[in-house]
Amino acid sequence: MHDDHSGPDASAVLRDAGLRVTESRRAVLDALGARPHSSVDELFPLVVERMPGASRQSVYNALGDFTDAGIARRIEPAGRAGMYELRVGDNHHHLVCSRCGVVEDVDCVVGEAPCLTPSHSRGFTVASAEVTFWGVCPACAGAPVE
Amino acid sequence: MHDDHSGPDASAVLRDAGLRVTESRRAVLDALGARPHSSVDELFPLVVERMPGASRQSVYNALGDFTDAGIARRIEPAGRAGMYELRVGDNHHHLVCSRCGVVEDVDCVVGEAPCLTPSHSRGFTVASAEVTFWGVCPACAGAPVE
DNA sequence: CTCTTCTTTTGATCTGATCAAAAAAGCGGT
DNA sequence: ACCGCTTTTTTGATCAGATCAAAAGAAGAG
Repeated sequence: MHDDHSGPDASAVLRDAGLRVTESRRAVLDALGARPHSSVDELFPLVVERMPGASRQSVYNALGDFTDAGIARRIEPAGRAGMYELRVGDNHHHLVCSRCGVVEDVDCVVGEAPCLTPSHSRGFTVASAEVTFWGVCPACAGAPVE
Repeated sequence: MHDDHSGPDASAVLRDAGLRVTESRRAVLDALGARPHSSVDELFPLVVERMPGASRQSVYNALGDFTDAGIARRIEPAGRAGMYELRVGDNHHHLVCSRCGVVEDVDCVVGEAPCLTPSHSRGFTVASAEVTFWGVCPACAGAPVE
């Protein structure tokens, strides 16, 4: 049939996360599964395509709820709108194209997970480390300078 | 003596950077020197104190010009307003308190400068790596949970 | 001192995001 | 299958941070 894991799958994910299963949330979850690293503006059209009456606010709501429930992660590269992804739990990082803004996952920097020694520094109790690599993606590197 | 390099010093920095020396820029530069990791909202009152007629826009202008000229660096922790600092050139990173927002510099993560192997990844030409540590500062750790 | 160029001011505008109240829908209990 | 409580969604206002643009003002080369 199709390989997007729509349908009952999304419902299960929501239920397991303790969230009520609504068509709106299922639509957002599926859209995000299909297009990781998307912003509200990118997701909204996909949601509307499937749910003509949907509001942009409902996408904000769903993404906020997903993040709070731990089934989505929000990233916010400097100067960019917030983006979301469903890959949570593994502490991966991101590679952002400074021209077109496309984002790719980077598994980890120096081999293993504790690549960035989140320990004590300057008296801070460090909880997490966020790494963003800035560069130029292959497509932009090949394209003429705008 | 004093360690804020106000006065003629700021003028020299501006001139050397190829920027016209104006009272507004000198005020912003001195304010930023006195309070690194400040946002426009934090810097503006300091600038106004010395230059009663100053506009907030002039602070945005100056900081943008400093950044373009390479004498300041802008950082933007997720969900925070943009902040500026005069330490440029050394690729240092930041430690941000997730409660109060205070920022501290972190010299480098894994010992030496190329701590984050900015090389090729997924076809990207990586230009820089930005690391943000999130944690709780000593002051907030000691304070009651709000 | 004059003239050109760059800055500053002023005020509008923009994006991304949040807040709040009323209407609508989910779902547990019966 | 229905009821009723609770959560969600919608709608529309509001906010923060930042940017844009035109007119007025200052810097500095000659």
